[in-house]
Amino acid sequence: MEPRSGRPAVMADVATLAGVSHQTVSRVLNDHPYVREETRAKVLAAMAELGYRRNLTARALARRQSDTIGVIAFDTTLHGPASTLFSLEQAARAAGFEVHVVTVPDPEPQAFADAVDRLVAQSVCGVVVLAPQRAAVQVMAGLPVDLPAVAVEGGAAPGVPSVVVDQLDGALQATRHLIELGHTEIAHVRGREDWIEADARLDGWRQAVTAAGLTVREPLAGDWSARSGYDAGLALHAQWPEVTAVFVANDQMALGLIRALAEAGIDVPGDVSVVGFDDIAEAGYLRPPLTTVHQDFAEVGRRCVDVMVERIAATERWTRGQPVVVPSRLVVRASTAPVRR
Amino acid sequence: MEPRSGRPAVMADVATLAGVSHQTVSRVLNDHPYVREETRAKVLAAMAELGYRRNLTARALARRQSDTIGVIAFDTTLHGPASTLFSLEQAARAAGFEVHVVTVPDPEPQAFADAVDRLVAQSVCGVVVLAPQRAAVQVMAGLPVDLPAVAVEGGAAPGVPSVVVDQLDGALQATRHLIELGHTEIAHVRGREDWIEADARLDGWRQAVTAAGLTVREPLAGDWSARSGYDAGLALHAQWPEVTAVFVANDQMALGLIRALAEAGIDVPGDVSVVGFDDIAEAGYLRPPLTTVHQDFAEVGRRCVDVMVERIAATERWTRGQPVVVPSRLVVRASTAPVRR
DNA sequence: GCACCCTGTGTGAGCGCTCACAGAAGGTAG
DNA sequence: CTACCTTCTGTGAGCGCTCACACAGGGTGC
Repeated sequence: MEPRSGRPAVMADVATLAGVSHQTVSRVLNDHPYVREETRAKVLAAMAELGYRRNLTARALARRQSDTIGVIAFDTTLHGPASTLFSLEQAARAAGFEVHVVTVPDPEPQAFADAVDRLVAQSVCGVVVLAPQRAAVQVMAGLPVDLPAVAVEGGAAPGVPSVVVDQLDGALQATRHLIELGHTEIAHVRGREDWIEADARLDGWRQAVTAAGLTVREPLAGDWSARSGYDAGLALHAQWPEVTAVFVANDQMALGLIRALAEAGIDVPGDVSVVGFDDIAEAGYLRPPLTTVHQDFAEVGRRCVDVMVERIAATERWTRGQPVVVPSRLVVRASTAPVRR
Repeated sequence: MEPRSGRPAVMADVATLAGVSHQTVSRVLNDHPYVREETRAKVLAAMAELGYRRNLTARALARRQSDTIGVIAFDTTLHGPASTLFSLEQAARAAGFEVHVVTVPDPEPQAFADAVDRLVAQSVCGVVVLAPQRAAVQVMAGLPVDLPAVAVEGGAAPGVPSVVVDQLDGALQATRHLIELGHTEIAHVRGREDWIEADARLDGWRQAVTAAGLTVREPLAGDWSARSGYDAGLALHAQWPEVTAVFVANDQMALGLIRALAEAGIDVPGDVSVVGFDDIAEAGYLRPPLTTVHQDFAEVGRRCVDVMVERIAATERWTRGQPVVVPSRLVVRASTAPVRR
């Protein structure tokens, strides 16, 4: 089946068997229009007979381009990045690209730089940075200028397009929902210090609270983990017993906070209403089912590929400043209720 | 800084600048022992000056090997696969390998075959199959014979080494824990039908229950989702009110089940004890904190790379039948309690 | 008749690297 | 002195593909 004694067949083998030149084989492979139907059939038959597989490494070398999108991600264990990555990969494949993911264990500039180096060495034709931290912004700025890049949830580095979920609007919706329920003492548990999303959610909460003329309290610290939400719940109970509603920057923390309140004998939503953010798969099955802000990560992944493909095709540098914004949506479940008089 | 007018520097440029041959540059790059220290320094200086980056595509073509490990995964959104992948990637990098992940949206044989094709086309030097479904076993069997492969949580295909978490033992520990608490009516909510892990956990439960001489009920159906756990909780309440303990095949379902029981006025662990599996990050902060079986996915990822590196280095085919087993560990929290008399 | 296009095919030269080999310089052994 | 090993360096030929180009044959226009 394979002429060169065991070694996989290459283009030259196919060409010989089909009685054409290697270039014609290449044309068939690349759907070049100027190939006679008869010739194409012969080549295809030869390929099938030899079990030929195109060597993408050689192709990438010759073309000096690999049809691969590089992705730099921070913690792919988290719900958001994992979901985005998942849909991004499918979308990229549909668009004819491979995806090469590099995870960076710690958000240090040096580690990011190494990741970029590794991707460049692989001749990726574009880089998606899926690292929603401040530190990532610097990296974007340090990217080779001729390498198409897209930031996801990242800060807008000059010259780099971005795809973001409308965090601010999500936070506004969440907080307004609490205000509409009559709450006047609304606390916030924020996300990790160095995360851009944490700031956007904080801002949304602050804007809504300010607009309603309510007290803007110092936000409680959090690091996205359930444990930090639990700690925040404890702190909340101790410091501000008058608070009747909390907007928590993600669902994991919300769940920890609810647990802390429950231990203190405070009922959610009876005594305190809680809104989360992310709409993790379990949100609807927690006790109580969590009112939260849904983020369409699948859409983020898809849009990301759209933008990247556009960037790769474009010849001029990207100059427009508008990020692609994916809307977020408040999902009202049972962790929020009208304020108790 | 770059001599060839804008184009990135290549090995020949470095060689010229350093006044040596391209081969000497290659030797420096590959840490060949026979290079004079002085020469090495000259080459290194030239590289730094030109901002040289080695082209891995060309290297892969010449070596006919890419130092890349391919991974075929099913749903990287799930906790287990995501965690495994994360640590696998770090471990692979530490061992000098790149990782190329291909996700397969549906567990169809054809899709798996395509994934393998894509990885082979990339000249990966090994494939890790991270698809714990039955369907994956067939794929393993269909892999090119000379391509090193490692199965994770997969069925043992002949000739393919595997790394698994000790699911059976975890299930045994969980069920015995319930038995030791005095429970005699112990139900099980199983995982997805086509998943190997679901069967292993089911077996563990069945063995423990049988060994204790207790009733082996028909396991309740589940698909890993919180929703299916909720449904199972409803069914449990309706069908078997006498049940006082449930071993649920994962934490998401456990949480859904607890919610269903709570709605029916059944207290966990007061009336019914519940044990989950996975030990997701939130497990300790649910209401009640979930007793569950911890799986060390990070270790799985690491061991996976170990085995793969060994396979790649080995010349003969792998014949031993013993999988690498990563132990699991029961974490007792507050969702289990002695049976109520 | 020549010029020109469109279609279909082949030729050769790379892409940037590694491999196998050759060879030079110096040391030690017989 | 020749032989031979060790250390260090250079030469040339690929790896399997695509690119730029050449060219053959046929149709159309004038």
